[in-house]
Amino acid sequence: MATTAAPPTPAFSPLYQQIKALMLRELQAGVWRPGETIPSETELAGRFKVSQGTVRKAIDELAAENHLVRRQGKGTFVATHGEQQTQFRFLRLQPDDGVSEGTTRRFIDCRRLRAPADVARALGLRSGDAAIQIKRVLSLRDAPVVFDEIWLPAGPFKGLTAERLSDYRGPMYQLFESEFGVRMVRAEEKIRAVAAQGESAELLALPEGTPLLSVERLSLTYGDKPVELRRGLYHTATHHYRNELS
Amino acid sequence: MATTAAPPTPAFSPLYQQIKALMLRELQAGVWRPGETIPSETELAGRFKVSQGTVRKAIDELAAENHLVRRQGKGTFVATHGEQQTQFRFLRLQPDDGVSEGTTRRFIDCRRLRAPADVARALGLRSGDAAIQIKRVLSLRDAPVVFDEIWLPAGPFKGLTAERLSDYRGPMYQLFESEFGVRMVRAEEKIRAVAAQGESAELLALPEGTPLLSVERLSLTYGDKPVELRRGLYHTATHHYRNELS
DNA sequence: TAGTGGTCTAGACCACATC
DNA sequence: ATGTGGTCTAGACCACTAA
Repeated sequence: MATTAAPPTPAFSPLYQQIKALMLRELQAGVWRPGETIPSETELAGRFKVSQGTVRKAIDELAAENHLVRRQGKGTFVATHGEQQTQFRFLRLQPDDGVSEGTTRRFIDCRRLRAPADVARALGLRSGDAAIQIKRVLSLRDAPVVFDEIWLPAGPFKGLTAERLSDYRGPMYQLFESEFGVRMVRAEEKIRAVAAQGESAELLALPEGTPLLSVERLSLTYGDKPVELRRGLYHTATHHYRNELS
Repeated sequence: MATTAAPPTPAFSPLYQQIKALMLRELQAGVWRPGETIPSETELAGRFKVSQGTVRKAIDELAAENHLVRRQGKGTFVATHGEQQTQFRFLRLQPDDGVSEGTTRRFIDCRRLRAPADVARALGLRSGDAAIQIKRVLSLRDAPVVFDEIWLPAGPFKGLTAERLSDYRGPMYQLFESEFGVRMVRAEEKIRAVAAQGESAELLALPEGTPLLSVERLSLTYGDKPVELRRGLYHTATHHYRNELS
């Protein structure tokens, strides 16, 4: 029997999904900027020629994906990494007892380099393209706990210097948003246990061989485009990485 | 001015939240059992004397929280740990390359003991209450990769033996559902890096001092009641713990 | 063909924030 | 008082599944 391959489904797409895609374009294009409000539901309904309920469902999903934040009576806002709630949204390390206190950052290094092959692959660059490498140490109770090596594509982050990093008050991702228009939407982490050695042992003031948590984070912006590779080493004697499963 | 403390908000609760609470009760009471379908939206609407849309919103949230699974054209089902999709929903370890292959389990031990103080505290037992301790090793490519020590309250799991564990085909959490009526709804994990030693080094066939991922999982059932404390040690030379941030 | 969930609409009303 | 998001309803119609 000659069966012709059925077309891969004529792609039925609900109206609210189309609206959602249009709204994502506004976000990606920077028309709606982090922290600002977007037009009201009724206005969007008029603009897109659909009912308010349909706009509402689109916004519901965008809010569930952390793109937008609803605030009753005030409006719907573009999510940002600068808010209190989401201050360290991506940092899952926390002290074994109570809540974290004074976090201090110390930038060790910030230089422009050719991206090594593995970094280039992760960031979707061509091998040899320019990239920015940042090294820093986070201390959580006057004791160094995190050593991060951060790689960024040089293009979108042109002009990033050690000074701007250390001068900036607030989360690094907020600086990326406001100064470079790059918003981290989500991230994937690969976690391992490794032994401290060389630079990491020295900067965290630990004997070589101390077990450390290795956290490799790939951060993505709109359209799942990778824009940051972060290799963190966490000392977990008095802190732990917290995760929720559901 | 004598200001009397305002009552802490008279607890306004939307209708759909009340419906949701009622439905959660059915789930908790075991009236609706894992894998089965629940009544259709229209029937529930009639039963609760609300519109279908209101029932729908309640189900939406229960589905988002992994209590229910919708299947268009078929019905709405109580979520279970036995399905293909959610086979190892709570195991985040995966091989560095492709997808996992043959997973083999080996049960080392299963005994009834008095719960140590820390275990009792985590499980909400009184110190000295009976608990079941299980030890097992997971091998992922013929190589041992995970060593688990599992603690369960003896009450709900009365009659659990090493035989029933090794004889059962399928995920352990499915056995807990079908044989003991205990469904894990969500879990919290605390992750650290530690050094292999003694029993763990031996069972994972590693030299002492090898860095291992320590994953302490507290699993909760309905009403956030803790029902399992699991201490896992993962060898992460060829595997990693994967996490999504958003 | 009948039953289920999924989409879309239009309108009424409530809760919250601001002026 | 006004505008925003949040709830609730009733009804029409679509997409999927199974008998």
